[in-house]
Amino acid sequence: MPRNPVWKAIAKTLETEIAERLYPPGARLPTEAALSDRFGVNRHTVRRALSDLSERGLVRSRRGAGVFVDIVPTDYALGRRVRFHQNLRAAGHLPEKRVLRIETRPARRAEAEALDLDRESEVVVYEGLSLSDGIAIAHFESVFPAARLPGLAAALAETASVTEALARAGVADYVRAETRISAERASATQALHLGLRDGEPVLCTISRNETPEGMPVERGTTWFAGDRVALVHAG
Amino acid sequence: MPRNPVWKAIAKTLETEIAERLYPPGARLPTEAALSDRFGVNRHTVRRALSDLSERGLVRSRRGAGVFVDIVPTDYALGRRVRFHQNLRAAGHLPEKRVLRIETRPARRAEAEALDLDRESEVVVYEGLSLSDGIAIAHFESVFPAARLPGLAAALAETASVTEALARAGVADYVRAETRISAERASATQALHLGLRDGEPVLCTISRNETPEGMPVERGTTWFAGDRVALVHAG
DNA sequence: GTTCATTTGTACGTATGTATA
DNA sequence: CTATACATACGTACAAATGAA
Repeated sequence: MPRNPVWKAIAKTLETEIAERLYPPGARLPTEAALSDRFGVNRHTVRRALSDLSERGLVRSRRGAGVFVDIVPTDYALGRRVRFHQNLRAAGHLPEKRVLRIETRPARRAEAEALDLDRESEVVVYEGLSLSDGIAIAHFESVFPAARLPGLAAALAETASVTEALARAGVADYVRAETRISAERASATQALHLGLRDGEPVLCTISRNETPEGMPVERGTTWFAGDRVALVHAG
Repeated sequence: MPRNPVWKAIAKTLETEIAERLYPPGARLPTEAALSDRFGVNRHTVRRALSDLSERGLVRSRRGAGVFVDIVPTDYALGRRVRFHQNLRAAGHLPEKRVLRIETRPARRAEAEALDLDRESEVVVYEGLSLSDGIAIAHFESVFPAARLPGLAAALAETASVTEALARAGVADYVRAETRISAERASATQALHLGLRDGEPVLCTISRNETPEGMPVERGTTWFAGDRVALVHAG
């Protein structure tokens, strides 16, 4: 068996086709038998892929009727394809990034776990501020698996764009695998960076980004100024 | 085949045993082979049950090692089909609701807009607390379009369950259309209800629920105790 | 460090039940 | 009523990760 399960590749293909409106919302997918033929696999392998899409809310199956597209994965604040600057630009604001720190150090426990690394492995750390119209609205720290992404640190220093830097390190595309959201009090450092009073609430999100094939490429923590940002989740 | 799938019965049995701490958090479940023997079914039927538990976050499997009861804090899955109590129960906690207020009054501006109502229309207001293992973790206020849901107020008073009350008012199914998430400081009232110190951070979510046909049926605002809950978004 | 039994993951195959159109 | 399509359940085989000998 391949390292990357066949069912995952099928799920990814179908997801793309749904996103591209080949199967628009409400449409019926080809039958399991037809999909088995198309991908040259057993029906149960297709079912595994459909089950994955169903779990994630993309499709819904009705016994005897078929499998139907439930929602469409689009770009929104909290979604599978989050690109921070794109969102702000879409909202008519001027996005900007300020780099605070780029360094390489051993992975911490939670980071190693999220990135599927050994404890000894090194990570590239990228800390900075996101501004909108000149006002700081978020403070972020991203860690990347250094070994898997040669030249990333240099690329980050040059471009400041995560997407662009990852592209230069060989990662053409990535998607958000999970996001955790909680509320915290701003630490003294954050309060300083975000121009908040001490103890004001911040939105803390911890997210994991992966390649379409499932290799973790980033674990990002972002602290949003609670009163300047609202995350929106469609669906 | 029976109307009630075997795998569901097995999942239910295991869920109960986990909730009763026969398998405490962190413990390893019997192997798939052992469970097959115990329930007298094929290994794949056991796997279907375990997959269900895994989906709901009760267990996590490690290839080569076994299936382990997940040590979950109260993670709240943020998805298209959110049912608050189901989530807590899935995490092995005892969910409970306390009704603070049920009343009917004219819609406010934001409510009317979200529910697609005239300003003069009336809404049913349902305010209460959600508890987990006896500890308040959220304070909520839901408003419903009164005219569209005859008998809802009475049903809410009886069952306290939104899903059940909506079912009695003729809404068999509903999905979350949108969620807005922000961080705030707890008001004095919320601090009291949630047992927080004044000014502690709370996660505020505003969501709109619709029927599958797109008719708005609920606008809910929930304030979570920031340190007791983390919202999780898969995908 | 290597080997090896154990355990979960993937994939295919077959049969039958049940809801839908 | 019938054909179609998804759901359940059994089975076999091998891959891949784990952990202990």
